[in-house]
Amino acid sequence: MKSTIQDVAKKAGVSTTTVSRVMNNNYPVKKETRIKVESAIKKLNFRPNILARGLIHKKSNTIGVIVPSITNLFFPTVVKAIEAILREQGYFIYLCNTDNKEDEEIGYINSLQDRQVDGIIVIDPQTKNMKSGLYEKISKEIPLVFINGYNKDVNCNFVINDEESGAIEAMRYLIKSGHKKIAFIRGQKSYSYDLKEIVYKNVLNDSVYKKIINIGEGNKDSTVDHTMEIIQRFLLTENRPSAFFCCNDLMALGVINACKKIGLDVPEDMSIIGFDNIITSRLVEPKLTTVDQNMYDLGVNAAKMLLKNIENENVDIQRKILTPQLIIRQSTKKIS
Amino acid sequence: MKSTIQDVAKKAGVSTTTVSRVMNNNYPVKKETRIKVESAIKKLNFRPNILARGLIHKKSNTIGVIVPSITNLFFPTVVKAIEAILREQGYFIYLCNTDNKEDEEIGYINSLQDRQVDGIIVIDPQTKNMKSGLYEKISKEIPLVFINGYNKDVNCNFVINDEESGAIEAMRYLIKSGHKKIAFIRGQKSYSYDLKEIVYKNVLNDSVYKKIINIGEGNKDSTVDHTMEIIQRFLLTENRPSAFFCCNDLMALGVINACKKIGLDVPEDMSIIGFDNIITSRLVEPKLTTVDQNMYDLGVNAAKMLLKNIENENVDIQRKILTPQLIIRQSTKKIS
DNA sequence: CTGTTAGCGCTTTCAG
DNA sequence: CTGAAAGCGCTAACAG
Repeated sequence: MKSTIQDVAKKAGVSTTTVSRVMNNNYPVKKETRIKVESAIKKLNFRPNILARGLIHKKSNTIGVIVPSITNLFFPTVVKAIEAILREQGYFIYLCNTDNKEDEEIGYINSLQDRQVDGIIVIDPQTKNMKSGLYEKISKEIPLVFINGYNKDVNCNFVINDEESGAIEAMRYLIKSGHKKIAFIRGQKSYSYDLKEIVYKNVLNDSVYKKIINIGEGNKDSTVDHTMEIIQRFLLTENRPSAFFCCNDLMALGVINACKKIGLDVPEDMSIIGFDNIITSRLVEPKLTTVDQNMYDLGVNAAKMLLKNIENENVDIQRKILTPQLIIRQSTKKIS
Repeated sequence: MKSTIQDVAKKAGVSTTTVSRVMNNNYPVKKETRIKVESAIKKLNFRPNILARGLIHKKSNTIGVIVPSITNLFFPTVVKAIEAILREQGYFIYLCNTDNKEDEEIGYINSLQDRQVDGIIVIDPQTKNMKSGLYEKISKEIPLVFINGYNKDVNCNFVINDEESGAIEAMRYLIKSGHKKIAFIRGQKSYSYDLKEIVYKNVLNDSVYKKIINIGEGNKDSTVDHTMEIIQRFLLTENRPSAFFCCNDLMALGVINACKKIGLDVPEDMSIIGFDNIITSRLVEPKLTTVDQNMYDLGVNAAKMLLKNIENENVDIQRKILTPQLIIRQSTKKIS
């Protein structure tokens, strides 16, 4: 049976108050008393109940982290960074996987509050929940930080990549490399995809060739294969592009595979740019040219921002913008 | 300010007990009273404090999940499975990332107990901690399930892949395919590597060619590149093998890349078998022949086993063994 | 059907 | 330096 502070007090012949003081070392205790108590603690193998402590302090030292999909190659790195920073400060994290479901996200937000978490980090929040104003309300009740996701005119704490600038850089690079026919690949409903699509259209402003392909679910293991199938069919059409700009690396991998399937060489016959710089992007051949999202930094900044919000009641809304960088590898090529 | 059950009771003009009963719906309450209470709850936007409830029930509805490295491609799938099963039953999970450090693992085990978790799942526990007898002691205090890892003569709950049989199948396949010179690649200190090494030696029993290469840290993002460097040098030696059996897919990917670097075609000039069947193994070209670990099933089984242990005080020690399967793809070839 | 009382395990005034 | 008492927010006998 687990021993409590009472057992220790009894055994040491002191009050529970004194035991508490020895543990927390926050009030003077006579040396001999301390020794008595410490020995009792050791004998009983006593460890304080953190939940009880939390009840009093109204602090759980727990943070909720909500991710759309933990099996996506993108998120584990972010989660790892968050965990590393928060653990240093004594926090544990609840991992919440929504499977990209809007309702699950809300469900988790509620449950996390019931569980008295000290703060919440939401990675890639669902646009619908963002627009509904739900999060603006909640962020007044509890420290809340978002990583990426829809943030236009939303009065919440954000750590975001300037995906727009990353997308512009990628598109300009393709154009500078001589590509006239660039196709765009996106998934369904996500602010990030919408944003890149706008960039695609703007940069291509006066171009005749425009081709937007929505491959549906864009953030799953299966996205690679699914993209491959769609693009394979697409590549057999008459007016084939010379380059693809993809909303993420999974899609880009799918395109690479599609090219291989029908005998197109990358980058000789086809240039491909991804987005995210997930691990796999440098494990495949050819190594993927892509836009780095600073996944680890994203997590570090979000964790620190949250910490600031927890420690300091009245911190202003913060917005940290990281600049993603184009990483030129081997899946793109200048053409004449 | 957050409202408590007392606020609700006052507003509704009843006792806190009644409010509790309405919430939990576990005792008869008069209809009108219920309505009064429910309206007060709504007005105050009241949500019960789960921590307080946990204090009474001595149940936190929280499970600790300890992983060596969340950024390893292997683990997110296991974690996802665990989360899915446990969430159905109302549990949340604390994600604990040890970075392969033995001390961190122990630190987490202690902290998790302080936080009154109802159970713990340890994925790939550190062999040292397993052998020290620490875990056998702890598993008497709290429901504990291990996924893989050292388990010889350890009296704890396990869900494991029969890695031995998987390794045997892989080795036999290579031999059956005509390979006489097979090299073995492993990382440092891990029961799983040791086990496969034994299989390697046994199956090769009377063979002249034996080559064991330890590439150090075997479970990190960097393992691929690191393996590549080592193997690249190795491949320039005189007596080159015709096939590699690798302890995991990351190493196998490294070997594939090494071959490419020095102009060896896979599988024409070199056959390669991995282990784990991580996502990336089917995203690369050539697709990797590997041994599937049933990562999701591993998680599902562990979660269910833990649940059984939590619900039922005196369940016997359980050991569930899954059989991994060789998946033949394109990185291996028969030779004459 | 409902309220009173005690208490989960710990911390924190407040006296002494 | 130490202890008694109150209480964090909630639930569970026990009466009524």
